[in-house]
Amino acid sequence: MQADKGISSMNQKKKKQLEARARIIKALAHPTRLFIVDELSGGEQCVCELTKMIGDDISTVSKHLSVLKQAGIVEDEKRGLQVWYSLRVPCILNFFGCIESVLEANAKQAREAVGR
Amino acid sequence: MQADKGISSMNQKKKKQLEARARIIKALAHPTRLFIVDELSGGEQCVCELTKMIGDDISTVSKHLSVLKQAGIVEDEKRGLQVWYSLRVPCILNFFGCIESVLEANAKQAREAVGR
DNA sequence: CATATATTTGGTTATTTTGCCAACTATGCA
DNA sequence: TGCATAGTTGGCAAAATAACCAAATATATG
Repeated sequence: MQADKGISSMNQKKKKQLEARARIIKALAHPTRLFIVDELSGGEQCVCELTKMIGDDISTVSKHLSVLKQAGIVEDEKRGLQVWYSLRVPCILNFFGCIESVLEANAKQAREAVGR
Repeated sequence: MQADKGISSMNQKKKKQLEARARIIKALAHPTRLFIVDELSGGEQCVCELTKMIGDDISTVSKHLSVLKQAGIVEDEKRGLQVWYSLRVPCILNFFGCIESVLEANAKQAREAVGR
């Protein structure tokens, strides 16, 4: 028994829960995908438009969108030739407030480390 | 000009900001590290105790802690033989509320997809 | 039907991340 | 001083990611 690695003494349920959370957070953990989420906070966008803004190959953008969709962060709808993406769970945005305060704390500490 | 890849038309400042955010989110994007953050929300812990709970090699746990520290999410303090870690920016916890609602939305959709 | 546009998918290579072991550092204590 | 305990660091192999190109799909239109 206990062939698994990590967090091994924990009950299986809590372990699954942590893995599920990590999958979603991982989906957000890329600059391009953060850009997309930020952009979609202003309303839906089609892949072509996002691709123009991002500047990567469209296949790369499409794969980023697929990661976000897979995680349940965005949803898509095909209309004619285009596919439109939108945020599925907008609270994702609050999220950034805290990230920002980590960054501020880091910056503050960096200033203090230099002497001011 | 514009040798960079991705989000290429964006101004440099916004780009840096997205990268900084992604770095922090990436630090959270692992089940073990989520476990640690969750654990530290109840107060500081030493590496030895976290290691017992997690069940990985202590060097593995130490590296996870180092990732979190590097990102500015936790801080450490050596006391005698032990090193105690604590959350540096507790708002990180709010964070999880939204992750949870993504998971719930996913689960709901999965149920509906099955026909109920 | 043939063609053009929008997007996804498959395949490949390069890079990053994980996790373990071994070696090293730091601290406390006999 | 010598030994034990707690943690970090270096090194390595395996696994996961990322980005590009080419090929495949799907839809609209002449």
